[in-house]
Amino acid sequence: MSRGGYLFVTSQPRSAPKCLKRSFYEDNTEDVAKNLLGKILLRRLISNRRIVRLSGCIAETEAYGYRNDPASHAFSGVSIRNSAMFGEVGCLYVYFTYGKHFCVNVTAKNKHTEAGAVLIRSIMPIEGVGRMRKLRNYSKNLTLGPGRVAEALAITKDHNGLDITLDSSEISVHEGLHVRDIITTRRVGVSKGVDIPWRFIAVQIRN
DNA sequence: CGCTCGATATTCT
DNA sequence: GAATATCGAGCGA
Repeated sequence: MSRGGYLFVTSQPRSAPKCLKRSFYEDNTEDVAKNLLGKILLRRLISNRRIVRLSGCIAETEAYGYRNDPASHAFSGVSIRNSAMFGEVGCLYVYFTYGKHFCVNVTAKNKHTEAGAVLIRSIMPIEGVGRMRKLRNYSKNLTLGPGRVAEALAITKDHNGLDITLDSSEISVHEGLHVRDIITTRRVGVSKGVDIPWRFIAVQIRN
């Protein structure tokens, strides 16, 4: 395993994976949720005047819509909390929940929709695993679950609204690995819209 | 491994 | 005042 740089399993060096541009997110929210599987979520953490790269492969997502989705924070219209869901696509929507946790979403919707976001439910850690473990206070489960993803990558409310389509951003998403198949299920922890099958899990991620 | 349960504070009604 | 897009501890198998 190498230190720093772009860590992939292949022996051949490869150029930096491309940062996903705005147009990637301008599509049906559930399609973007599927397309995000296998992509690399990169967090550039500033520590001791250095940039520490924390990254992982997106393994599980959920889509949240608008009027079509009673489980969505956007369902009842704009509020202070959910305003990012109504804003530009390709930005973060980070909210605080259950008195303890942050959840990381990426805004995504087609041109004709007013609100939508994709919740990142889990990633497979790639770079900066040691730092992530520290940020997680050495808990057992590193990045499985939305609250854990946020904590492992040190993402908080401060990042709400952040544009993630810039390579220079503290947080960005990049081309990544191949996903052989996708499991589709109902979403976790919702009490309304329970039958909407908008949870997506990557199967057999590979190069 | 699985299940149940309490913590916790922001947001919305 | 109620609900919540959750987590981890504790327990049993």
